[in-house]
Amino acid sequence: MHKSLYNWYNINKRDLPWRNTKDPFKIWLSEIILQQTRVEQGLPYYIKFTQNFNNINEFANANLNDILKLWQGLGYYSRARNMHYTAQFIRDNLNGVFPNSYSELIILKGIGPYTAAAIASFSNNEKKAVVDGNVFRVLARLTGTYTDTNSNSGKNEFSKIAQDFLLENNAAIHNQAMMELGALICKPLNPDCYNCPLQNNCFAFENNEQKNLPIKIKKVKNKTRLFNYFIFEYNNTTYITQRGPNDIWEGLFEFPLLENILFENENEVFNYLIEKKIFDKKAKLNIKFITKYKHILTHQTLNASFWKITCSLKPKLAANYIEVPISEIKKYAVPRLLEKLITNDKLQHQIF
DNA sequence: AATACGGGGTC
DNA sequence: GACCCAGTATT
Repeated sequence: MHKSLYNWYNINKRDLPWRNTKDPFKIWLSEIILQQTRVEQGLPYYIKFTQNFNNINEFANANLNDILKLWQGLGYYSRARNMHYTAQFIRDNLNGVFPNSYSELIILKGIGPYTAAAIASFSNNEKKAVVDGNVFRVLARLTGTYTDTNSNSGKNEFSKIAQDFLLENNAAIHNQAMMELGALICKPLNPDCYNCPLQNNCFAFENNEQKNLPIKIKKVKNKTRLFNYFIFEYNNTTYITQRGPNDIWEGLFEFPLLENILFENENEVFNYLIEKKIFDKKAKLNIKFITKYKHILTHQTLNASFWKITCSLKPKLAANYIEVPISEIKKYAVPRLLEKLITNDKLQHQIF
């Protein structure tokens, strides 16, 4: 059974750049990028990061804001912050040598059981089985395990099954093959069982249970938020701030944001700005509604309206806002929602 | 044990 | 709209 899996892998594997290196730094880059991220989406980021950083020390010496800018659009931004933290930890405490054993990797920030096993096996052939979404699916179907893969006990059970299934001294190939099988053959919907090297040993195929495995108890919890972004223009400058912790997009920049107020028209925005003493009563403002976007995240839906406020007086904003030339906004890491706005060709003349 | 954390692709 | 992706940290 294992032999046919490895044969299948050798013939059918995709040619992915992180498979051509044993450098734990590059493997780390790829594995963090690919957390909860499809290969096609992560690939251009991997290329970009490996072009910018040759080793862990270069990464550690970079500015976090520059790393976030490279990460822009990929989501789960804590990954980038944790990578920077870990790179500096390795530079300062591990002599700049990237560890390649599971026990040393698992203690690093941003590296959990999956990533530690991946780096240790790919770079050092350590006998640690990876358990990601693909492996959950392959093993649940193969063995007929109906445990909820989202539960703690389920994770433990599957990680034991995965480790037991890793027999020989070929962890690197084995782990890659298991994930590739899940990605190319044993897909969530419409698995390609007739081309599967494990077909003859598969519980789900035998019992036509592919649709019922793996078990994932879903938890949906979605909230809706109402955003207003104010794009001020004063003397060819605008105002942005960096988002803080305990909310989405930590570390990314954005225009002044007002949440939970619905403005029906420009006049209501004007009254609000006067009332909050952003401007005094005599101020001459040109307020224009630009557009609204619905932006969908996994756990929340954002309804964002954008207002352009051209003013002849400086708006009185909190000290955490920085003044930047309006043309330099593109140097800052911003959420995808704002990137979509400022790169919208049709809206350029209204924004800038 | 449950929840927060992005963005994009697929059906 | 539901599901899910080379998961981890926090509560």
